[in-house]
Amino acid sequence: MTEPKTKPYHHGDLRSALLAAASTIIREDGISKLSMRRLADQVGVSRTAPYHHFKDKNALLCAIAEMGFANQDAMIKAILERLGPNEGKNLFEQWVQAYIRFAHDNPETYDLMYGKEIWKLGEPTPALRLISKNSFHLWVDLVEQMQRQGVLSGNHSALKTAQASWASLHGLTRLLIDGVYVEREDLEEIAATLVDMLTLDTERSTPA
Amino acid sequence: MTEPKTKPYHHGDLRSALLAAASTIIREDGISKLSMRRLADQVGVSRTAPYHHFKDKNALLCAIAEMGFANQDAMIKAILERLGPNEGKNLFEQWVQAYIRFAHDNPETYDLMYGKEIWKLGEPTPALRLISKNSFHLWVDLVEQMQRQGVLSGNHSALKTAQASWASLHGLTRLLIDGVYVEREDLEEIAATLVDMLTLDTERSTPA
DNA sequence: AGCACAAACTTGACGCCGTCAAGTTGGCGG
DNA sequence: CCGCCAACTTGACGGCGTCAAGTTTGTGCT
Repeated sequence: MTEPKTKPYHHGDLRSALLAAASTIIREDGISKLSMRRLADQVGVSRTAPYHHFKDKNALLCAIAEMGFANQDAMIKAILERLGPNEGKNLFEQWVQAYIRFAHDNPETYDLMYGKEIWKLGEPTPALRLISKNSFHLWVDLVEQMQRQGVLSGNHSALKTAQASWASLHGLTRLLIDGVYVEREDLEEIAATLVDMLTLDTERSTPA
Repeated sequence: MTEPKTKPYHHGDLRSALLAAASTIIREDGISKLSMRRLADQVGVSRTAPYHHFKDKNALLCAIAEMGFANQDAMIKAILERLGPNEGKNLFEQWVQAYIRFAHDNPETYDLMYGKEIWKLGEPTPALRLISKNSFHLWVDLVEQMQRQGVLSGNHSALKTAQASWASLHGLTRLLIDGVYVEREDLEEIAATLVDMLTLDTERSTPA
């Protein structure tokens, strides 16, 4: 996605440099502080130079979100490989934990990936649509597997179950990154509660 | 909150007029189209006049969010009264449905109430903090009641259970208003799935 | 009644923003 | 060696939030 396929003329792969600088700005100061002008300035080009590599700001944001999905998917795949395919509820817990950690470590990227900036106010690029869809299907597959293992209820289709459970997790995540209510320290506990509520009780019951 | 306690001098309760105009703009064009200048223009005053009634844009947004909480609370209280206090799972379903409808009918207000604009980027006013906290406690009370009725698990504290379940609902709601994934038509079905997953199976549950 | 005071409001300005239009530079294929 | 065209620059426009300084106008005190 970011290969220097057509060699640069004046700058030296400005496109990559822009994406890198944008990531840094986003990480350090947040999306709200990312402007095309500041970005260009950071990289050392004039304010409209970026427009030769991205149609507009929305396209730039989509490209960053794409990278976010790629990273998130890689992270999840790493977890799956480490755990193996048959770990049941433990898999779910690990996944939730990893998901929240990703959002915690990359809050602004997460916001871009799943927020209204692109999806409602802007227009997701076809490439972004595709990778986000594929990313979600990873989750659907996992849910299907957990349903087969009796970790999640089979009362509803894998798709609906995946949508509902992912929405839950997303809600928790958003509370964290939006700064609403939830304290960081409470979060893991709430996540654990959520997992408990979503998964089927096998034989365990903790007296309260 | 919007009483004309100090009679207007030049305009005629500009504060109220601003809030009303802001609500209209938000409803018709979205928060992203709401600017202090446009707002002033709409009401027919100069661009800085609003600053005599709101410290800055953040304060204006907080005031709108406050009104949103008041409306939402009123809506919920209406449901509670119509159903009576002992309706069990039906109460939960009604509540979820009403919650989503509120968000669907007032997506931009919802975003303001629970989004990062105020909570992360801005600074919630003390009044907003208070009303949002009270609003959430309404939910905690309801959860406690549902736990007593065996609709929700009592394995975790009412607070944690309320946080987890509300986060789930919030996640679903956000997907709707942020334009991510979910189709409007699927939403009710997903909501039903979510309620199913969160509540205890009826046959198995008695107030323990 | 007259007047000082303060609240409400206006105009001007600053430094940001996204992006369009028109010009300039410079590497590469012919 | 030259023309083409992509990469890049400068200038401009209309928008934004908000600060500073000035003007209008209702109110309370004497």
